[in-house]
Amino acid sequence: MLDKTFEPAEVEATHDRRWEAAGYFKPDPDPTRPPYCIVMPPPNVTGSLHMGHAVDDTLQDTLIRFKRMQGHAVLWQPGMDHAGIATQAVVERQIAPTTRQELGREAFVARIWEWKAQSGGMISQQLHRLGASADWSRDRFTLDEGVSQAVRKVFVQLYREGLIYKDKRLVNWDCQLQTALSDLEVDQTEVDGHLWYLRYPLEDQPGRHIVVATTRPETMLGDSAIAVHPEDERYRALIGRHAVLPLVGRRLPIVADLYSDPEKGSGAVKITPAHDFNDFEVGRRHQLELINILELDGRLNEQVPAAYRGLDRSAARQRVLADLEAAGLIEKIEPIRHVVPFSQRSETPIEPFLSDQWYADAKTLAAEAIRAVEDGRTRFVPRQWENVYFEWMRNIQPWCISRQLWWGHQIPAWYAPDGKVFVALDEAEAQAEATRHYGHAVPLERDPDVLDTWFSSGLWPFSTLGWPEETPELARFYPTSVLVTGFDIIFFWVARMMMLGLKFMGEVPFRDVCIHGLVRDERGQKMSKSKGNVVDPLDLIERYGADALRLTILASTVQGSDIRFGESRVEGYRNFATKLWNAARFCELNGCELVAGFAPGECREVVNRWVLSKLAQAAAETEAALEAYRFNDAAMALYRFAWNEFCDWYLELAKPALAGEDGAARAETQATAAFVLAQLLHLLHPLTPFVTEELWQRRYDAPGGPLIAASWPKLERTLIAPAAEAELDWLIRLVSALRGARNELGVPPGAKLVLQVQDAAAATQDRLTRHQEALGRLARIERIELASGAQAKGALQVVVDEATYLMPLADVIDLDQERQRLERALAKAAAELERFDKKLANPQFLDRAPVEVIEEQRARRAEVLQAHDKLSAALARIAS
RNA sequence: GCGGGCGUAGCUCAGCGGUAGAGCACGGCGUUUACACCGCCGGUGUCGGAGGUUCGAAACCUUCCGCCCGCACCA
Repeated sequence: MLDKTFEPAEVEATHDRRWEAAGYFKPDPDPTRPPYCIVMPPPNVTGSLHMGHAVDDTLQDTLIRFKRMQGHAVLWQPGMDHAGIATQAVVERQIAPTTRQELGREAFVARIWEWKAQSGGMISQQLHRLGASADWSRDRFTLDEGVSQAVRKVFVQLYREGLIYKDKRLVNWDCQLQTALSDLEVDQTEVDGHLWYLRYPLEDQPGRHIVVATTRPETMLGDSAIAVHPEDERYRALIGRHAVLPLVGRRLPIVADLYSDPEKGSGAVKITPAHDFNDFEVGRRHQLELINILELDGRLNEQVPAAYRGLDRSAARQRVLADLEAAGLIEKIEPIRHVVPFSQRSETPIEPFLSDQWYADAKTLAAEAIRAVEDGRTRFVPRQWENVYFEWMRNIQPWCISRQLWWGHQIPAWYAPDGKVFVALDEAEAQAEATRHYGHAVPLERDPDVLDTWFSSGLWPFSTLGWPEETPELARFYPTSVLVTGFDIIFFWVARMMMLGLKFMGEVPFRDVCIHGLVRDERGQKMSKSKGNVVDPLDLIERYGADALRLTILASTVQGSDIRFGESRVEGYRNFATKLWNAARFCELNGCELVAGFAPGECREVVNRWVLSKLAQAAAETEAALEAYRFNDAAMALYRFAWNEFCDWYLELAKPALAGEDGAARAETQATAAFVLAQLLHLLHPLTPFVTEELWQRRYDAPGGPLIAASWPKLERTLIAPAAEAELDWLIRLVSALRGARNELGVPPGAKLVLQVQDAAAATQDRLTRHQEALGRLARIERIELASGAQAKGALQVVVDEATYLMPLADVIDLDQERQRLERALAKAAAELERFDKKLANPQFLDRAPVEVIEEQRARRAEVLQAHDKLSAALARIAS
């Protein structure tokens, strides 16, 4: 027999192991099954499970289990990402104070692999705890040979087509990690700073100067011009003349350029083409000298006067300011709040830095990726994210794909001694090309840099399926069905997969992109370690069970908004699992077993027809919601059905039949209860796999195998039974009304009352007879009498539809209180009646509203009027 | 500056043209052969403000107010 409560910890691991061992996580090989595929956004290989993963993977697993039950051949492709910068940074910290340069590349990379071996893959184990039914046998890692081969092939082909090229441009340089970053890895952060107004003496005009303003005074050492607006009267006369750069002595031409904004600063702006993105463009327009003053680590190089060489950029700033001050060249200093770019990784300020890097021609690649969303080959859910995607894609910049790291895919480019580059799949091929080019062999040196991690992630939907091999999986599962991810990843990943998928597969990587929000804490704050408000999903799983966590996530996942996560909700859904468990326990205790050949459409008992009708509706709702990625609607539909309909009413109402003498009714009810519970377990399985599987196997001995492999319920629409619903709805209303009245009047809960019924229609009298037992038990009614005359002075009176129900209480009842209760009800009815009357008296309403609406309002008015009159009568009786 | 989102019960949020809802919290009561991780009962809302469209607006439009998030922007 089932225990009183469900203990998730005892069964979760077992089911997970059995499911996987039995091969249910692998796609069904049957070629007639339609394919369904999701590639899991690869988490960082050395990371651990956080709420973001829990959300993302719960949604995916729910879809995967749903589609699997629907009969698709399902592949959920898992994998992990090498997370270049993050992982390398972790290991660099581990070996400190030794630097990676001291260790050497080979030894350092070996250290990272060690770290990966040690901490890598932990997240896969943690995903198992969540119930993630991915095909773990196909687990991939971005640095696996197969995936790496795909990366090389893509690089080579794009290079040969001119879509990858090397260029000397300004990049976002992280001085601490000493690598270039893409625009996306830079955070623009508002900080308090200063605006220094500097005087640059004018050449040949002793005592005169031009004032420029800057927030980064140290960069003046790299200035090569001053720009003014061509129409700025203040400076017009100076155009074409020169100033002298203080501390350095360089001549700076004063040029006219529209970039200069007369409103900003002094209106004249210093131009440092090698250290500012805008200045770079100005420099290009005026053929200005590019003076790089920084070393890779942010210290000043030999391009600056000796006094500043070797100083760190912040020390250099102080020194420059002090020297300018001493020379009387600082006009004024204004405090300013401005935006400074910071590296997401090292959290240090980014320096625009001139260097040779590899770029992908994102603009060209983006064209097709934009079109694919425009014409609906790929669809975002919710739709509004398409605008974000378009906005970014249409303004896309060249994508800097090289990183000065050692952990990642080394760029397949080799240099000859004269600097000529040979891009090839491997060294032998490069060598052959070089030999062909020079007519003899030359020593080649490989480019030391690696590729941006997102470059390999961008290939994920096809590289994991075996590309460039033409594998059966690739043929079967590409394009994948849906990508599920957070909106913060649209640019990083979705965009890149779209570009590269279309380019190399000629087809979009996924049909749908399901975008969900970020997890926040109860107060709406982003979860972060520094705020100390992180919730650990594993901790929640341990305390409440994976099902409870999953249901909480699903019920909170509303399209288009963030998820505020409160622990009390997890507790609530843990309670739901227990409730379900106990419903199953009740069924067990009452001999509700599945009956082979049970035909739900042939049930005769109204209660059974009612619950089947509700079940069919809940199933339809759930299915529609899951198909549309409305996870919260699916969760709520099932929660409501299971708790408020199945448990609260059906099981209560089924009790007499289950314990009764009528063998046929009992058998039908037992079979129905078992059937409904079994169907409910099926419907819930994608959401809460563990408790449903456990109950399925414990209770039904798993006919036909485990629930994970069962078929999704197909319930006939003919099960929807309006007459049964009307009857039971009436019963529920009556019981609730009787309970409410008793409670309000403080009738002792145990007191059994007589129910006198007045004005009941024949149909109602029938119903009363049919549900006599239920009324007795649920509303504590001793017996029902059909009464005609008004005889109830000390009686409670309740109006439901056309009938009035009186419960004589003799002297127990407080007449005054009862009068007040009835008056409140009457007032409410009167107010409602007035609203309807007003509406129905409005000629315009009658003229313009649809007939159905008018009819509906009339019908409702009639109902309210009836209630109103009955309540008046009840009051009159009590007063007499 | 450009774009997007959100303001509904004490809290977290559904609802998005035709009777204002759920969960949690709160209060009262616990009788009913599954469940106290439970049952029953209960209250509260100028649906952010103001206009407009409509027979009818929480919902659609305009505008304002208040929060939030992207993107752009180191003079």
